[in-house]
Amino acid sequence: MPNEQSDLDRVFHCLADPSRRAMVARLVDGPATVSELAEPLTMALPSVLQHLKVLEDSGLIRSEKAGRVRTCQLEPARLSEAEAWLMQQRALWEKRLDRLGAYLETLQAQEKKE
Amino acid sequence: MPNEQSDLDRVFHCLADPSRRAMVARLVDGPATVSELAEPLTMALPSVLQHLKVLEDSGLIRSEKAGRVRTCQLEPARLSEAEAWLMQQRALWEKRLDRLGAYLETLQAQEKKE
DNA sequence: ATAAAACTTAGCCAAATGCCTAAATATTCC
DNA sequence: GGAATATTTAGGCATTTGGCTAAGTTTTAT
Repeated sequence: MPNEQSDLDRVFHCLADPSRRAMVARLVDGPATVSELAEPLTMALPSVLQHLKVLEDSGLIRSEKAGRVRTCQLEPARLSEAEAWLMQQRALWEKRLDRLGAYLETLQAQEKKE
Repeated sequence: MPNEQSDLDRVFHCLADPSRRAMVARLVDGPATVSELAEPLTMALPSVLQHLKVLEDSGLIRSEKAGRVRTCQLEPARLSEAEAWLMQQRALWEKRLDRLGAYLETLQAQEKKE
């Protein structure tokens, strides 16, 4: 039983690191090379490569090498999956609040009758 | 220099674990005790407590003890922060695609002229 | 006054993370 | 061909994570 891990686990794990979030945010503006992604980060290149691997494994980004340059780009579908999970929780939460509100109103209405 | 970590880091870290996501999902339906949160999870209580601590530290949930029972509830604001980050990235991404689309149309228009 | 219930704390441990330096590798430029 | 560029691999290391068992503690029930 090898470390089973869902896509959602991996995506949220990616987003939990500020350097990786910065890389994602950079790629939202368009493709970038490894060096370009590394430039604003205060760490050695091999460390950036590790983050890159985590990001690729999660499916959040994809990259291709042309000559000696690797170019990375965002795979927005995975971002959407994470967003969808959050949206669903909020939707359910709001539904519950609505039910609760309706219930409280019923109580009030009954109070007046009595 | 103590492990500086942003709220967003902590929230996404919470969501990266399936047990913690399950706990959040459960609390979306309304408050629950520690045992209730633990019941569907296949792990010992102390492990659940650790997850609970991580969740509370992130601000995603809040809990209070009455007698011997601790009751937990969701703090939806933090969920929204995470959702907001994702929404913003998507908004920027779509903006970029629009710009790109407009640019490509311009190119096509010029081709016809020449 | 005991016992049961519902956490809590303490302490242990294996694996995963995140960062580094040094040494390759592969391309492109001169 | 030889140097510069752009990664990439290898290996090391401290910390964090996520799980466990065993032993408390605090309330509540009998």
